[in-house]
Amino acid sequence: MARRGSYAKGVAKREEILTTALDVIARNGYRRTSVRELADAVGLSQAGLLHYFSSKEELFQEILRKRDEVDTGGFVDNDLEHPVEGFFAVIRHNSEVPGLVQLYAQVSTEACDPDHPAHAFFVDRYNQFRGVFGTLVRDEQAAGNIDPELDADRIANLFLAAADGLQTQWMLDPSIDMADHVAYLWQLVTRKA
Amino acid sequence: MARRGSYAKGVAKREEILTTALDVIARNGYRRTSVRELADAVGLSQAGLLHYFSSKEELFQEILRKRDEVDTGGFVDNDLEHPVEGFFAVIRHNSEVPGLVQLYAQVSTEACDPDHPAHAFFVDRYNQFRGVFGTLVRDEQAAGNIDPELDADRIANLFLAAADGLQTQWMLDPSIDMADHVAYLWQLVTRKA
DNA sequence: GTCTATACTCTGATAGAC
DNA sequence: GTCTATCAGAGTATAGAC
Repeated sequence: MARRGSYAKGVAKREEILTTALDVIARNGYRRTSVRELADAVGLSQAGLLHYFSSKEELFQEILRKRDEVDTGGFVDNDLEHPVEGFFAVIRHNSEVPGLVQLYAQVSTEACDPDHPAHAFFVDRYNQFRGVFGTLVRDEQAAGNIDPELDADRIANLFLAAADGLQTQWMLDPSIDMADHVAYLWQLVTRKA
Repeated sequence: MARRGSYAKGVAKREEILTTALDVIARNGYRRTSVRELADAVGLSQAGLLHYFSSKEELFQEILRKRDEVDTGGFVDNDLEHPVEGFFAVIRHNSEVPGLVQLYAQVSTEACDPDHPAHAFFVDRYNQFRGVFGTLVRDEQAAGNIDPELDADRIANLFLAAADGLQTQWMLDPSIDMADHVAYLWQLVTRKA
């Protein structure tokens, strides 16, 4: 797909920037990470880094896209007996990387503003997750594990909401066990009525 | 409690600043609101406004404290047959003031950083809400409306998390009905096992 | 006690040289 | 593709008028 060596190098450099950024932010948190620092970490000037991205906001959007890529590759694709376990695994993993949780929370919140450059990205991301989780619930209903009377879409939205909200609570008080709470919600949903 | 007239004036001015700020932010959203603009809105210079607060962060913390004050006074204190209705009422009201939802989401997320000046404020706020909601659940258990086998504390945390997470989803897609979803979660919890 | 004016630092953005 | 230089805007700090 690469048309020239220079193009391929550009792509490789972009990847390097994103991977390094995930690393730096995982260590330092989002709040203390400016574009200049990320530039230093890959040996570029601030302007040099922004050559690859149109703005700070697009840069961070791409960092999060890369993170999703890593997470889905590592935790969700496995052949699991219960697909919801992949969801729990991501959440369990999140408590190992507080800086990235902070990054996600911060950027997704900023992107709620319709004028934010990453707004469409997050709208789309949530729609995808709603679809995937809705299907997951319907499958469990078909398998007889969840009451078929329950509303799969509302349950899917509630799970995503709970996962997001628990991140806030966990960041404020790390003794809150995110995965435990989400699993408890799953238990509430799967119990026989 | 005021020791002198001037002191009372200072308190009144602080109140005016907070009330006006809530107004401006409700209209313009958080992202577009700088300290300078809030200062203009009350006829002060930026430094003049920050005379009343030690920093931008403390200012916004106090704005949110004021908002909690207004909300609990207006929606929760009423003598309700089902106390959870007060909770629903606040959520329903929130969808009338998107700018304030944005403000809350943004500042509470920033305050997740342990170094943020408002960190302790939010830790405390969440602990209070967890306590109140936990009691609410236990009361319903005692009244026979919720299965006494369920874990009241985890349910309380899940409700707060869902409410927070639904704000994100609603901001990204206003067709999501926050109050409807929280009421559905309540329905899940109150159904007989 | 209240407030203005000013200056300082840091951020992200951008133009233009190489 | 990358740097240097520079910019505008943000928040912060302080000296001093009233």
